Amino acid sequence: MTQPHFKGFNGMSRIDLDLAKQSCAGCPIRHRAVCATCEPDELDQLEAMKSYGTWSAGETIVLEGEKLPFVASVVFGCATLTRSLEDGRVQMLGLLLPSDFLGRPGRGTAPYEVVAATDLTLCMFERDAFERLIEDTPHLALRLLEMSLDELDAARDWMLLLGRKTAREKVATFLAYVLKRASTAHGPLRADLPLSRGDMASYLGLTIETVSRQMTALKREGIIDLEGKRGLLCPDMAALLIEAGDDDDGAVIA
Amino acid sequence: MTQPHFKGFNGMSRIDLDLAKQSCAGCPIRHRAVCATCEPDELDQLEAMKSYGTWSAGETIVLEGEKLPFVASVVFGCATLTRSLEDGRVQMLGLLLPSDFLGRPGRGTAPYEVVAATDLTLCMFERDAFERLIEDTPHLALRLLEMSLDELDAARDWMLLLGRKTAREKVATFLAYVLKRASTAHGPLRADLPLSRGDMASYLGLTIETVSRQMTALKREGIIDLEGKRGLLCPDMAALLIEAGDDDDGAVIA
DNA sequence: CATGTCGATTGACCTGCATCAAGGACGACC
DNA sequence: GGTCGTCCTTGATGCAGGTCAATCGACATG
Repeated sequence: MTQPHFKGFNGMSRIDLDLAKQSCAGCPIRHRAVCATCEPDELDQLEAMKSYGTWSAGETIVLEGEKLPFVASVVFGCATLTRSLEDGRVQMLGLLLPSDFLGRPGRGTAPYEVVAATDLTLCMFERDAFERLIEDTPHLALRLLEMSLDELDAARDWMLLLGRKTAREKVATFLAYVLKRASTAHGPLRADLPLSRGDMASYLGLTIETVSRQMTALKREGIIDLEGKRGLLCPDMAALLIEAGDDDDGAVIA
Repeated sequence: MTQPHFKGFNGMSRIDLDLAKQSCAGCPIRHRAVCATCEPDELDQLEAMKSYGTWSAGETIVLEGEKLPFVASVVFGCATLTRSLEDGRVQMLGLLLPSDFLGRPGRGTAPYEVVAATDLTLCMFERDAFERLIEDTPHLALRLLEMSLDELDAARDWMLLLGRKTAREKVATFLAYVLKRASTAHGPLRADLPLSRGDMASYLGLTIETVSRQMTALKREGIIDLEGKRGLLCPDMAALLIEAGDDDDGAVIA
C-alpha cells in the first residue's frame, strides 16, 4: 500500500494544468456535477477554492476511515473506491471516471479506500470552504442531492449485478459500461480499459482468473476484440449488450 | 402480482391513525428523516400535506418504472425495493423498516418495484407539495442530502456483502441487522423477522434453500434460536457478529 | 542476451451454492 | 375432521466459479 500523500494544491506541471482547464473550462466541475446552475459570483467563489492534484497509478488517495479534506471532480484518469474484509477479501464500491464526483459533502471521513487506478488528475475544492458555500447556496444542495441520487441508482444497478448476474454477464456489463463512457458521437467502438483484470475482478465480485476466462471467451466468440491488455474493441455493441443480460443501457455506475 | 392500488390519503381506521400519530408525534417523519431542524411554520406545512396509507402484506405499492406520487416514511411494517432481470431473477435493492424514508425527491418514477413485505403503514407527503417546500426551505434539501448519503452508505455495505461474503456470513449479517434494528435499551435479544425466507434470499443474493439451510445450521450450533417461522432469538450477539464476517456493527442498510 | 518482475492467461481440480425433488408444518376454509 | 395452499425444511445431485499452480508475454535492468 503506497503511503497516502498529497501532491495536490500546488505541484502541477504546465501540461497538467492545461489539460485540467480544458476539461473543467468555465465551471470547474461541470459535468454531472455542481455548477450547472451557478451564478457568476458563485462560480468566482468556487474558482477561488479550487486547485488541481495528480496521483500516479496505484497510489492511495485516502485509506478507509481517514479524513478526506476535499471534494473533487475527476479531470482525467480513473479512481476506485473499495472496502475490505479483515481476511483480505476486497470489493470495489465505486468507480470514478472523468467528470465523476468524489466526496460526501457534510461527511469528513471516507468509509472506503480511494485509490488511483490509473494516473489521475482531480479538480479539488477545499472541504470547509465548499461546505460553507453550500450553506449559503440552496440550489447547490439540490444539485448535490441530485448527484447522490444518481450514485444511489448506480449502486443499486450494481447490486443487481453482484447478486444475480453470471460471470459472463458481469464481464459483458462492465465492458459495455466502459464503452458507453468512452463513446464519442461516432459510436462506442473502441475504449481503453481503465482497470486491470484484478480491479475488474474486484469490481465484479469475481476472481482474476474468472474475469480473464470470460474475456477470452467473449473474444473467441467475436463479441469483443482486445488490443494488448488494455485496448477494447467492440464490433457490435448490440451483441455485447445481449450478453450483459438485460435491458441494460449501460447505466451501471456513478 | 397484486395490482397497484391506493388506499392512502383517506381510508384509515381510528387505530391506524393513533399508531401513526404515536410514531410520528409532532414532526411527521421524524427519525432519520426530514424534520430534525424544522421551524414551526414548516412543520405546519408538512402537516397539511401529510396523510396515512396502509397496505397488507404482499401488496405492490408501485411497479418498476411507474410514478410514485408521494414520498413517505414507514410508520410500521416493512417494505422492500426490488428489481428484476427479464428472465425472472430478482434482487432486493432496499429494505424499509419503521422510520425509513421512501421516495426520491425530485424524481417522479421509481426505478424499482416497491412491495409491502408485511402489513404496512406509511406516512405520506404529496410529492408536488413536498418538492415545493424543499425549494423554499434550504435546510430541508441538506437534510435530504444527508439521508441519501446514508442510503448510499447502506447500499455500499450491501455491495460488499453481495460480492464477497459467503452464504453463512450473509445470513448472519442479515440476522444481526434485524436484531439491531429491533433492539431496545435492554439489548437486542429477540426480534421478529420482517421477511420471509424467500425475501431474505432476494435480499442476500441467495436461494430460499440456501437461506433455510444456513438458518438451521446457525440454530443447530446454538448461535441463534427460532420461534416458529418469524421469531428470532440470539443468546449471544457477539457470536452472531463473528459469523457475520467482519467488524460489522450491523450498519447494513438504509 | 540473461534475468527478474508483474500482469495476464490457461489448465486441473475442488467446493459452495444452485437446482431439482420430496416431504413437513400450519393455517384457512368447507 | 379433511383438504387445500403456502411456506419452510431436507436430501440428492450438478455445475459455475473459486483455488492452486504452471506458463506466457512485455518490459525493465544488469
